Amino acid sequence: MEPVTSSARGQQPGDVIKGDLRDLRVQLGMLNRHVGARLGLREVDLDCLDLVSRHGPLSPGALARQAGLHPATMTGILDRLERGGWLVRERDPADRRSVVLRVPPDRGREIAGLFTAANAAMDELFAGCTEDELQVIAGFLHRAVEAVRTAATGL
Amino acid sequence: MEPVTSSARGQQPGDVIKGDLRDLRVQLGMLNRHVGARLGLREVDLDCLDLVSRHGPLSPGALARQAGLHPATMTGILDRLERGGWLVRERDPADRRSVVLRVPPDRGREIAGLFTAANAAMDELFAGCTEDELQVIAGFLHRAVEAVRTAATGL
DNA sequence: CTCATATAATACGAGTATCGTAATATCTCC
DNA sequence: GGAGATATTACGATACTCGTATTATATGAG
Repeated sequence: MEPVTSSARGQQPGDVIKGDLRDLRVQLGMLNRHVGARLGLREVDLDCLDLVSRHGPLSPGALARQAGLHPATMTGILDRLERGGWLVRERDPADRRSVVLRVPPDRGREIAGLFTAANAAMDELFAGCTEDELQVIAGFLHRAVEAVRTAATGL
Repeated sequence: MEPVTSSARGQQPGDVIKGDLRDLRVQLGMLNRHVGARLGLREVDLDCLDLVSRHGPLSPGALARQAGLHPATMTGILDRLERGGWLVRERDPADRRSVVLRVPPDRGREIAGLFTAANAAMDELFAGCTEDELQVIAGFLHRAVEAVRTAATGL
């Protein structure tokens, strides 16, 4: 099996990092597709589910903005997710036009279970790092998220 | 504007990193969708184009395996990309069943231009890091790609 | 208080993508 | 030379995405 991620001959260390970030995106997408296949869901569905479970209860509109999707598309995604019981729609008592999305805790754990292998591999990676290194990585990633966000919304 | 990426109250530093990786994936996806919208392409199309341009000339089958897509799906994607002139199909002289995919250099630059803002933001991030820190980050990302790859194929 | 306007979510239809299967062309090995 | 394997693509059924219109509720002006 040949090494699939070349990204080797890039001169600048920054270029290597950029390439690895893109590869990581593709790989995480594949992981999502495989997990989704087990669950009868698609990549974008899992993304939305992940956003809801990590970034707290959200409205469909807010979720659509965060994911960069059309509100009507979000309706279809939520229909799929709700049909499978992965997520529930509740009326917001404060604004009855609005809806809040919530992931039942047991369902969340069920999904997390399929990511166990990936999580374990990551934890092993972390175990080989010093506290300072983890700090550097976390700081970088956090700022990278913001940088990409502003670049994306700037279009 | 409230901070959208919370990922703050996670206790373990590893959990923070995992959360940021997921957020980064979503944001890179949004960036891809926005850039794609300018070009009349979709997210997955740009992913494939990126894989071809960075991981050298590839066959459709190999590309489908790397991206985790059905070969027939890849045909549709390649049809779109070729119709727009983003990519050419050439017969492999060694194996005439096979096809090699190639991105015309000028088209590659055209696409890269739309990522200029994101690249600049990234470069600015790199400028604020020491050489050692970049080394740590690059090393981590590279191993993370491999970890996720094996976890994904393990399903 | 009433009405006009704005906002949130969804229904609906047109266009399009995805994927399983089958077909075609070529290679490899005996 | 022929049988089986492999790479790619054609085709059709199914399902998704997105623009627009619709319903329900909130907000502000008169």
